[in-house]
Amino acid sequence: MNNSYQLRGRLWIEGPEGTFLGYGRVILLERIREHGSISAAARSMEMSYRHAWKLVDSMNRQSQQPVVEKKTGGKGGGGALVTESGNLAIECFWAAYKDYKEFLALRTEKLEIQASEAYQQ
Amino acid sequence: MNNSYQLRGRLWIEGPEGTFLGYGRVILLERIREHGSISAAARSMEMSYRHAWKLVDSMNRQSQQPVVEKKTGGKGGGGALVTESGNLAIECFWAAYKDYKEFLALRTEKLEIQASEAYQQ
DNA sequence: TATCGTTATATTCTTCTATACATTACGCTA
DNA sequence: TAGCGTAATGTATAGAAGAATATAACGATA
Repeated sequence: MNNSYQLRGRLWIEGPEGTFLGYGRVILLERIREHGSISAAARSMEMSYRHAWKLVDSMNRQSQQPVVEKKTGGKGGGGALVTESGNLAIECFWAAYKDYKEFLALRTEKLEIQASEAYQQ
Repeated sequence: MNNSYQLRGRLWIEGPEGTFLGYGRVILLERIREHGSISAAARSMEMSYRHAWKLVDSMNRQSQQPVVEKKTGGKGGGGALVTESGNLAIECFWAAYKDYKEFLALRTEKLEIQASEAYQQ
């Protein structure tokens, strides 16, 4: 049945201080893994360094093992790398996210209301 | 396995203009049904009348049949009531919401990461 | 020792959302 | 016809989140 409504949602993994992992945070981790630094990762996704740093700090505080190891100063000024624990966290989130997307798609098919005709094509 | 992490999320029904129904909107509809006016409903949930009115307007615009019928002036100054279409929308949302909560709870059990020991009890 | 790009951190500016406030329109009722 | 509480609508205000800006600390390297 043609229906212009659909279920949407946001998903995150809640930790002791609030959000531990969400879509944006996981993308950030992947960019850090790719670029080798928080600042390059932030630039690549047009996020302020300040914000990126805070997110990484929040994730590290809430994880048994740090998800990102940082090095200040030295060759290249320093840098950051995603730990094994961080890689597992990324994997864990995407696995849940995949199931989540699937749930939303399937459940959308079961919606029993119709949007305004003004918007129907 | 003891795990202080859990999946959380937000759910809404997306319409042609963005959000059609969400948790707050459905509560608002129920309050309107209960109190018989937008203003009383807004007061009861400490929401500004302006905001409540806009939400109702947004829902009505996106629905084939209005979800709320409004009466201006007259006995008691007027009022608002939830239509049959509105009642169906409420029901539809809660049904999806229930499945959603169930999904999150079940999927949380399958999470394979652990929060920081600092937070474990 | 000077340089470099990074991490780390404080402060200010923007932007968005919702509230607060104010005013008009409305229509039944006394 | 005046009063009532609502719908309807515009404008101003407040708070929060994030961006923008600025500066210091760091440590390998030339």
